Amino acid sequence: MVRWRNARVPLIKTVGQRLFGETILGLTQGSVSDLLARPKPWHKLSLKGREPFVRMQLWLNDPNNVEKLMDMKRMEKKAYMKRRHSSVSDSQPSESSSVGIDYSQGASPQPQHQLKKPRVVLAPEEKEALKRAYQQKPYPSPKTIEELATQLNLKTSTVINWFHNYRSRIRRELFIEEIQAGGQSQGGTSDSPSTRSSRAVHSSEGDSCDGVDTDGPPEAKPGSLEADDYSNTTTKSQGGRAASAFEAGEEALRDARSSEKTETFQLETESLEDTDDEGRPKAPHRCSPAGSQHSGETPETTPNSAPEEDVSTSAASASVLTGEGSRKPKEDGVEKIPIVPSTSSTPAASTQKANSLESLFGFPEAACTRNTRDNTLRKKKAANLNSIIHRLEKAASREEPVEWEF
DNA sequence: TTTCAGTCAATATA
DNA sequence: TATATTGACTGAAA
Repeated sequence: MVRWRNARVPLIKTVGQRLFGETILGLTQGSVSDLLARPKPWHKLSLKGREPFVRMQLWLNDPNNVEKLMDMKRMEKKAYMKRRHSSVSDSQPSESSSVGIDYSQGASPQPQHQLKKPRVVLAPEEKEALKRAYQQKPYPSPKTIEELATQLNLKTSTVINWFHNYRSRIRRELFIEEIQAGGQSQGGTSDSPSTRSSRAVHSSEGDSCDGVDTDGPPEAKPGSLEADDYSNTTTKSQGGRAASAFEAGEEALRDARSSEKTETFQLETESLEDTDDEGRPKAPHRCSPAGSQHSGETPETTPNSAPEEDVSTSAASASVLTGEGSRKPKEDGVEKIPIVPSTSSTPAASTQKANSLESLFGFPEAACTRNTRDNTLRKKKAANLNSIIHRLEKAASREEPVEWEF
């Protein structure tokens, strides 16, 4: 694992992803972890993606906050110790043996919402099969999906989700790889970005996505637009290391602290239309949809172009299964081996946390007059955010261009 | 309608 | 326990 992890972010490391995420960023631990492990260049982040960083910056603007958070951490720890102690000491020998959970003092009734369905866990064989299918067809047609689902005994929605997730995760992995490689080797293989991308996506993903970390697979080519793009718009890090917005945030903190209190990021609705500073593409960069992914940007680009209706469709799904040695039973095409540990589940409606911008920026609740005002409001918000971001970048780049890699 | 980015939250792993 | 992984979901854009 070569990626930089929160080890690079001392503050988070000390405080912990959970606490930091929940209290400062409004994100869950998993999200923070993900963010840390797979940083994206600033200019590639959508407005929403930038939000956590902006929050962090705002939060960091008050030096006391760090202290407060540390205190919070300490208190949490204390509380935890206390709980442990008490549960250990007065635990009635008998049933208290149910160690795992501290019901002990959790007076909270724990509503036991057993409505939740178990999470689907795909078996390795299933993943393998899906990967094979992906390699043949990153954008399978509904029919293919259907077939895959049937063959693997999964819900089609599971298959669809898997493809979505896989695509986007692969994309991120590759992006990181490219950055890393980009920084290292200028020369390099003659692989053209585009070529590579298609290949990479197909071959490397196996490793990259499932936790099998590829350690910077060599492949990434500097020439790729991605990389280019990256180095251009971001302050190039000489090492080619992929720094994260988090890191930048911390830099910014230092910066903010030392250099100016003045650079407060208050939100005025100053328009900043859609241009970032130096003409950076500020609008959320979206990878163009399937066919049009410009710029060898994301690797899977290539596959995209694959004609949806491809003939191989069934062939694809069929062959997918062939590779697996372990899974015998399905042979007949009828037999669906229930090995599938997966259990479909309906999503427990995830409580979408109230959106930050609102709370963060405290927009006039009047905004309620939705519809008509919605757009303007949204624009305002965007403008505000942009403005903040803009300043953030400025402030940050001022002193440590090298580190500031948004 | 489909894809994507971003996220949640359950679960796995260190 | 803290962190990493990953299936599922939401909302926006095309």
